Amino acid sequence: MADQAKGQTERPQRRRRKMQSVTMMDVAEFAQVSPSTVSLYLRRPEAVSASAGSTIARAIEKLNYVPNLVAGGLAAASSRAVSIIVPSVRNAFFAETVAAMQNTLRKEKLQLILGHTEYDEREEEELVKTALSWAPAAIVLTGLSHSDTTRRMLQKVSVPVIEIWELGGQQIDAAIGFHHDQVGAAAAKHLIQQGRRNLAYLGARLHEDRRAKQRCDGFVEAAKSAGVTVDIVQHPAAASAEVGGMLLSEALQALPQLDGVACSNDHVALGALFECERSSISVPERLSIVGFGDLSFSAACNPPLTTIRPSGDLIGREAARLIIEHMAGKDPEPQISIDTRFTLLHRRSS
Amino acid sequence: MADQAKGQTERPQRRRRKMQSVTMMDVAEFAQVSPSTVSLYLRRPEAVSASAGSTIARAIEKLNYVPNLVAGGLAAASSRAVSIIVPSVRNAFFAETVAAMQNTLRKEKLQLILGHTEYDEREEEELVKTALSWAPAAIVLTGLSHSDTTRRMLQKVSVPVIEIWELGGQQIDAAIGFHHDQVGAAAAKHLIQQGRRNLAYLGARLHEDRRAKQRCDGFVEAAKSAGVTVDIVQHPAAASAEVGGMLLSEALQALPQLDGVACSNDHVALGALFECERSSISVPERLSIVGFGDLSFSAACNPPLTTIRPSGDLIGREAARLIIEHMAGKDPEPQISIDTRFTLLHRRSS
DNA sequence: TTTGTTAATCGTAGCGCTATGATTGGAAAA
DNA sequence: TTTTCCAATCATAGCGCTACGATTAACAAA
Repeated sequence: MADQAKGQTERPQRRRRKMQSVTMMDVAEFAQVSPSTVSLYLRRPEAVSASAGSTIARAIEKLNYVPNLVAGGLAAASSRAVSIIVPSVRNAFFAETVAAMQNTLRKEKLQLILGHTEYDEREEEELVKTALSWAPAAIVLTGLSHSDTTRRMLQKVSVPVIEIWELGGQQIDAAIGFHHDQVGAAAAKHLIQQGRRNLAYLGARLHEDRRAKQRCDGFVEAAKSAGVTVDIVQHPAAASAEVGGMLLSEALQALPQLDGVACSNDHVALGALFECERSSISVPERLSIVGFGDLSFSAACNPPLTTIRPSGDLIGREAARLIIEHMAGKDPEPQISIDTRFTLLHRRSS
Repeated sequence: MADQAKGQTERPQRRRRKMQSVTMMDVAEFAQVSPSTVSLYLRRPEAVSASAGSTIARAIEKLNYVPNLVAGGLAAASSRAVSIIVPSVRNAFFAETVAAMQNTLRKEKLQLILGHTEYDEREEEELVKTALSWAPAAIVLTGLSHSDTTRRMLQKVSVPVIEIWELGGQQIDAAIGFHHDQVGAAAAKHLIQQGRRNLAYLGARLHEDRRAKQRCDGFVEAAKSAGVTVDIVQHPAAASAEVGGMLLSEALQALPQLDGVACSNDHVALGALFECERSSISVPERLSIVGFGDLSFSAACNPPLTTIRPSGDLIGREAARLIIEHMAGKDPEPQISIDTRFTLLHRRSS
C-alpha cells in the first residue's frame, strides 16, 4: 500500500472477471515447469519426459485443473468443437447419426455443436455463419442442397466440410451417405418381385424433403422401366402415421387395383398399416407395404413391416472418423464420397 | 484462399496462423470508429448513436465480417453456448426438448453444445467437466440424480444450472419438469375410472431409467390405495414395441384377469396393442391400454392410444427462457422449480 | 461565464492458452 | 578434446475480443 503512493497516480488497477480460478500457469508453477511444457504435455504427452509428465499430472490432479477450451481454441485458431447442422433432431434418422457421431467424437474430447434448419435453407445459412464463428474443427451438414451463399462461405473456409445423408449431387468436400433414388428403386423392385403390378408411392412433404423426393423418383422410375403401373399420392405435411393413413385411403380410392405401396418412411407405413386394419384390407395378401427407416416399432408391427434400413449410425461414425483423421494430420482425399448403402429388410408386410 | 493480399512488411519474427481474415479491427477502421464502439454496437446496438450504428452496419456488410465467438467468449469469461446433457437424443422426449431449446435460443444467437450420457452417471460427470471448460452461459442436465462429483462441480461453479424432466428431488439450482409419480397415478386413476380393477404396469429398463421407475411407483401406489389389484411386469431392455409385446403376453399369462395396463411409454403401448391384435384381445373392451409420451404415431393407432403427454417442448422453452433472462441480468430466484405438468389424452384404447 | 450532467465514444489491458523459435544440457561423433 | 546433434524445455508474442475506466461532446443549470 504505502510503497505504491508515489506522488503521481500509478496505472489504475483493472480488474476483470476471471473465468476460472486455477489456470495452466498455476499448474506450471506448482509443477516447477514452464506453462509451455504443461501445454505440451496436455496436447502431446509423449513429447515431454516421463518425469516431467508425471509431475505435471500430479499437479493437475492436486489443483483440480480444468483446461479452458475457449482460450485454447482462440490461441490455436481452431476449437475442439464440431458443428453439425441437421434439419431436425426430432427426426429419428438424424438423431441416430448425431448420437453415433457424439459417441465417436467423445473419445477424442470433441464437442458437438448442434443446429436445426427445420428444412429452411435460409436458416441453414445463418447456422453455418454462426458455426464458422466458433472456428470448429469441422462442419457437418445434411444433404447436398444449400444456398449459394452457404456454399460460397464453406468453400472459402479451411475447415473440413462433410455433407451427410445424401450422395449423387454436387458436393462441397466430403460426402457420406447413400443414393436415395436407389432406395426407391429397391422398394419398387422388391414389390414387383412379390408379384405386384399396381404400385403407388405414399409421399410426405416431397416439396421440402429433397431426399424423400429422390426416393419417390427412384421408385417411380424403376416401376416404369419395369412396365408396371405406378402413381404418386402425396401430402405436404411432415411424414406421420396420420398422414400415412390418409394417403393410403386416398390411394385406394383413386386406384382400386392398388396392390403395393412404398412409403416416405416407416411412420407413413405404420399409418398405412393401421388404415388397412380399419378397412379390413389384408396385408400382404391384398396389399404389400414397404417402408423406409426401420424405426424402432417396425419389426414389432402386425404384420412386421418390410422396410429399408439406412445406416444412420454408420454415417455418423464415418463422419467422426474423417474428422478425427483430419485432426491427426491425415490429409483426406478431396471430394471423397462414402457410400454407406442401405438394406432391404423383407418382413411380412410384403 | 488467400483473398487478403495486404502489402505487409516482412516480419521474420513470429507468424501465427490467423483464424479469420477480417476482424473487428478491420470493421472499426473501415467505419472510422474505435473497435470498442463496434463491439458495443454488436452487443448493445441501442447504446451507440444511430449514425454510428448504420456506418458500422454498412462496414460489416461490406467487409462480410463474422464475429469470432471464441475470442468473445474468452474476453467475456462466458461463451454464447449452452451445454445440454441428455441421456440420448435418440429418445424422442429429449429430442423434442433439445429442438425446442434450440429454437428459442437461436433467436438470441446462443449455440447448443450437446452431450449424451447414455444413462451413465460416470459419463455425465465427464461431460459436465468438458462442458465447464467451455465456459457456457448455462448448463442443462437431465434429471435430479447425479454423481457426488458432478453435484460438487456444479455447485462450485457460477454458471446457471438447470435440471430438466424431473421434479420432486434435491435440485442443484433451477429445475423444470414434472412429477413422474403423478403421471403414474394419473394413469392408474384413469383406468380405475374406466372400471378396470386388475391392473399391471408394463415397465422397460426400470433399473436404469429413474423417471420410468417413478411413473411405475406412482401407478402402483395409486392403484393400491384405491384397493385395486396391481402388478408390475418388466424387462431390462430399453422401451420398444418389441418389449411391449413380450411384456403384455407375459402379463396376460401371469394375470388372466388383467383388464388394464399402463406402459413405460408409447412404444411399449404400441407393442402391447399389436400383441392384442395378434391374440385377438379386443381393446378397450377386454383390456385398456394407457401409454406415455403421445408419440407421433399414438393418435393414429388402431384404436388410437390413450396416453399421457408430457410437455417436452415446454420444458425446452422454459429452460431457454430462464437462460435468456439470466443473461439479460435478471437474477432468477434460486432453487426455482417450474412444473410443466402433463395431460392425459383419453382416446379409444381405454 | 463556470459547473454539472449525461450520452457517446475511445484506449487498452487482459482473458488463458498455443505455436513459434530459442535455448539448454548431455550424449554421440569427430 | 572439441564439435555436433537432438531431445527436452522455455520465453513470449499474439489469437480477437470485451469490459473497464477515461475522455469527449453536447447541452442544461447555476
